[in-house]
Amino acid sequence: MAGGSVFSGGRSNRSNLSVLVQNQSGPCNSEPLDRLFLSGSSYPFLGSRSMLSFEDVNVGKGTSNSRSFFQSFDREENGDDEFDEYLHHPEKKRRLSADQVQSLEKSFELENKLEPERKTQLAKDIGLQPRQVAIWFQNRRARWKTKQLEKDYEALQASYTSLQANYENLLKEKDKIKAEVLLLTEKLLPIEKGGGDVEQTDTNNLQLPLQKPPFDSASVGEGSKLSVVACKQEDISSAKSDIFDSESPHYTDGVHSSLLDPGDSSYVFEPDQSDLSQDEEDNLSKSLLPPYIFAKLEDADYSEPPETCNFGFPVDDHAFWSWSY
DNA sequence: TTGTGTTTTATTGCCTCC
DNA sequence: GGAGGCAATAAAACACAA
Repeated sequence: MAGGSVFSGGRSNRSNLSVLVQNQSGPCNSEPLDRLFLSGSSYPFLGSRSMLSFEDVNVGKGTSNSRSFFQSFDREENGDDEFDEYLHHPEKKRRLSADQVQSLEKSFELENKLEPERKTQLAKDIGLQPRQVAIWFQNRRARWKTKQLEKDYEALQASYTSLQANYENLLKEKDKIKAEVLLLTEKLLPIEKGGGDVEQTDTNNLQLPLQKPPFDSASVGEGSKLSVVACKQEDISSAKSDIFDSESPHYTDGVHSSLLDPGDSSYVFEPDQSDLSQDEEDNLSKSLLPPYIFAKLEDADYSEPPETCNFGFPVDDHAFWSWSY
């Protein structure tokens, strides 16, 4: 212990002190103990006085003033009789007085570590052994650290709660925007499907082509592919609105399937493009994607994100795929 | 008064620094 | 290798409900 060195100049004596004092069962006749207790210094080592019990001294609760005992003891001559007498008392810890603790606290606020000079001076001022002061600072630092950890934990928890609330708000906002996009898309659908015949056709029937493909869907297979093929054949790409401009990053790479669910291949339109050049792929995408998206928008259930979008998070991670809107 | 949980004082062993 | 710090722990002192 750090304080041990104050009295006898060495860490190894730290344990010796306690052994010597605690094992006292007779006169103080050991050479090391004599040296420690009867030194000629102005602030002699007082042994573990603070740990010893004196029935007649400050046995009150919490307010016990060990200092008064120390001081009175110091004023006396440390005669052998009294010395021997107190050594025979059973060992007991003694709490520091309120004044002592206050002084220690003040000192701790200034600097939570003790230089040897400061320790000695403080000990002298409040009537404690330097070792006790060192121990008090040691324990005080441990308490401070514990409280600091608690504070840090609370701060982190608050931060997490705040972030979580913010995240949930963003999810709600995203859902709202998504619904608006869907609504707008549905409104645009008749215009898209109407193409050049719009002016000749009853506008009330603009959605019919998509709702009722001009061929038997059963002969084609999956509805999504069917829609793609149908749209391609109709070549309605010229009727695309600006919303579905092929320059939009949303449509440049396999598109909405990856936007909706990058991990769900069932959403990906995968014609056998292995034989296509990059240009052909691009052209195909440009001509097919918007209608495909229309079809998928009809097919997909956007009330819930694809399950594979969770990425292991407990909360549906809508953000990843929805931000593409 | 007593049992129990908490706080405070002190010890011990290990570690780092010089 | 000594000095000093820290974590873990012991144990006394204290607080408090039953």
